Amino acid sequence: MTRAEGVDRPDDGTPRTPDRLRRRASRLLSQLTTRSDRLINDGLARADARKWHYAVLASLQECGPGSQATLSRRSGIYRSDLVSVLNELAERHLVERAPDPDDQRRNIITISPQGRRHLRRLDKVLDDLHDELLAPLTPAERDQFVQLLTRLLDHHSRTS
Amino acid sequence: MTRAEGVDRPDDGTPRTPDRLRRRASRLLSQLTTRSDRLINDGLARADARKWHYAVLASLQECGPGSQATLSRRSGIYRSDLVSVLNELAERHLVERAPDPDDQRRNIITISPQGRRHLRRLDKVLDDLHDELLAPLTPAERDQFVQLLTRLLDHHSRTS
DNA sequence: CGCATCTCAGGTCAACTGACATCA
DNA sequence: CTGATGTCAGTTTACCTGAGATGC
Repeated sequence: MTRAEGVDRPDDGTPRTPDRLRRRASRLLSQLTTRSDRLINDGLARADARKWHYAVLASLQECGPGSQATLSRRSGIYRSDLVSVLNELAERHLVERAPDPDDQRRNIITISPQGRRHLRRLDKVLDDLHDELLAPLTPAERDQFVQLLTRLLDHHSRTS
Repeated sequence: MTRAEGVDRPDDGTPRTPDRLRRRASRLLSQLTTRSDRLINDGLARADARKWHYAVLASLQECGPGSQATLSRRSGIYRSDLVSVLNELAERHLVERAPDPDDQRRNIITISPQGRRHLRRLDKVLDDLHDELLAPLTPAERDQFVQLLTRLLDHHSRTS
């Protein structure tokens, strides 16, 4: 559907560089992200998970337990959306949600041993999926790609 | 209009940044694309346009007139969504929609002189927006970034 | 009081699907 | 008949807002 195929006729003498549609970074980004998201979502679905599950579990594993508001800040998920994600995770006993004794408003979310095991599985799944996503790039190019993305994202995170 | 911040800022005692989470290319891609889309959409809105407008006009200019189905293939827009985009463009007299005498099912879409003028304006707008999007990168890095994206997208376009 | 937290009930938008009438 | 085309209606999913209830 994104194929540029069956070009009916060449352009009729316009001075602009052809292919501008295909070369716009914003367009490449959004098209690639569409494919990437689909790849990742499908892959995680096969492992009975969603990307938010991974984000929450990884954040818990790396930064330790926290309130839902803290988790929201760390993972970038809206507080309102986080509720249902945590419901799903708690249902599967991957996290535990306990009231904070020091602040009755908060819940403290903790990753469970099963959660850690599940996270390890998801990490493996994601490694494979990223291998597929970045297949045409050499290891060095993958690093550079990640580095370029990081710099761009950092820049636009600070200036917003 | 784009400042949302429903997600709270990280300045309470949160430990250091999680690496797994931040380094995943898929995650970087989707986060950067969110910002990029917002930048582009807001910028185009200020010029009374949407990105589909640009895609259609640019495709018409570069590949010549075509039926809606052809346009859909060239621009990646679903043919069902194309209808309303063309309605908007025709309303503003940027394109003309005429029945194809050789095939009564089809419409032939042609870009108008006003459309060409509008496209030239949009191209300028997009140049500026991309300058903002890619601001932290040197010209050489921008080229490489576009090249990496293109290779990845090509790979995943062919294998799907 | 103002402010944070959790929750729910939405609202918008883009991507996507299905169906239908028309015609090649 | 099969199959392409233009159109419309509808689903799904992220992302985002707002407000209410509780507690600091």
